[in-house]
Amino acid sequence: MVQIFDSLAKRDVELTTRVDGAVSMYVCGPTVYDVPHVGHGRTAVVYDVIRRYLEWIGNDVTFVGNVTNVEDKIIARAAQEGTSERELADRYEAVYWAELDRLNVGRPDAVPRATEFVQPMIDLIADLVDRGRAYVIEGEGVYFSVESYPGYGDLSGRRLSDLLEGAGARVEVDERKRSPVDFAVWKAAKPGEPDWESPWGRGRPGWHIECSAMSLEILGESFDLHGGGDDLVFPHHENERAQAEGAGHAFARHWIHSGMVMVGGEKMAKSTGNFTTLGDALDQYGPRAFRLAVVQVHYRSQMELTATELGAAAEGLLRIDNLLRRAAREGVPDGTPDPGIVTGFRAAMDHDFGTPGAMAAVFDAVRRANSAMDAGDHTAASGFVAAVRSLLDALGFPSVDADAGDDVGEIDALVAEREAARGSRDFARADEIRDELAARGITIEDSAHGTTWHR
RNA sequence: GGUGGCGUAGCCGAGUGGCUCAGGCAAGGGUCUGCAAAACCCUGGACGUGGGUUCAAUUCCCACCGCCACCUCCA
Repeated sequence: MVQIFDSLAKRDVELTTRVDGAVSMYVCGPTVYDVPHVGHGRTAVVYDVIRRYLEWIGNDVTFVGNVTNVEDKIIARAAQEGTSERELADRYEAVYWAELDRLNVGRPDAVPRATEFVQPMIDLIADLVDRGRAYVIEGEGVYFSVESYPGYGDLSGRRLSDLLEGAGARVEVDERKRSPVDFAVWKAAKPGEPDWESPWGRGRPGWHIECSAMSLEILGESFDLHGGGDDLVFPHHENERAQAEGAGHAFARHWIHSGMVMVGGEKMAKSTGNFTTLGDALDQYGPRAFRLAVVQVHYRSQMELTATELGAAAEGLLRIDNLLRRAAREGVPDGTPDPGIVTGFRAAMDHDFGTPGAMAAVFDAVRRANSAMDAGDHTAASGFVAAVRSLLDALGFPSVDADAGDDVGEIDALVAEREAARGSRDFARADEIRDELAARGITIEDSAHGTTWHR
């Protein structure tokens, strides 16, 4: 039984699904107008781990991750670059998936794009208008009437009275809106912007309608789990839910939200410029260290994800990799994952995807595997090594890359030469070779079972 | 101003009303090794401040201080 912290219930609840043994989930993806930064990477890893774990414990998971490809910033950026919105969005979406591939984030089962679902959005808007929950302002578009939907504010914990107080003070309000908090579901066409035909004239969808329409279209009524970054709770998810339920649909059963990446105590954001691109972080520390850094923090917490954290994660990862190399070198047989370790792992994960505790179980297995090998007990070691392999796989860590490269043969030859020198107790020559390799970033490890190296 | 959250050892970061306990990184001391590296063992140090509840609080309650997020597009 998996307990999750449900953002709507605002407490831990049992994850109940529409169909036993199956989980349908929808996670809000990025607006593709620029390259992804490490915050996008964190969110992607978080939901990848959740998806994999739900599958690992035997569920059939349908994972939908959308991409927003029509939006103000895309339009602005395309105009600036003198290209089409379509070309710009396609280009940055390709970068996004390429980086996630490096991270070993599984591709969603479906990737709906806003421009491909305009008709379902129009249908949904028409339902809202029919039910009196949305209304037309000539020349402007169609607006959702917040006060017509009683549940408004439940997800984000906001009261309508507070919202009304805040609105209007901030930006000038169109006098034709029934309430200052009403928001556009359909925006009338403007010159130079992409638009579509609709019952309310040409225009484009409003900010939040795409996710309401696409999630219902693909996953259907009352799908199980809706996720995203916690900066989307308001207004995006609140509005998304209001539109879907306002049109008479049963919407997501559970909501989960992941924490933001911070830089020096401030949220990482494109607008503040305090971001590191995901590509740079992966180039420097590697995708596995990135994944480790992410899972060592609970998904709902804010986290720093800079050189300090990534560097520490890279060191921790090395400890794991050293074990796996050692087990291979010493010929530890395949075994069944140690039940005690697996139980600890599952207990941590079952409680709101407690990946830090899950990693503690993995590191415990690492220590015990090494201890068993130190004692020469390969049978005992095999269960712990198997647990490490199995649990890392469950968390989406790709297996250790073999030390590849053009110079492998040359390095092997040097290592062999050093072995020979050591054999004849010519330690000066042996150390010379080791220094030479160290200068090339290669670490030598001697053991009773021979010498190995890694980069 | 409104709403929500956080403050744990050098750093990152879980967790719990009392039991030797997270875990990772770093530091110190050992074992092993030709020397290293790796590994294992040991060590130190924690729960923002002030009250309260309790036999017992880091854990519950209150106040205060500090920090953050959302309230506008945002993973």
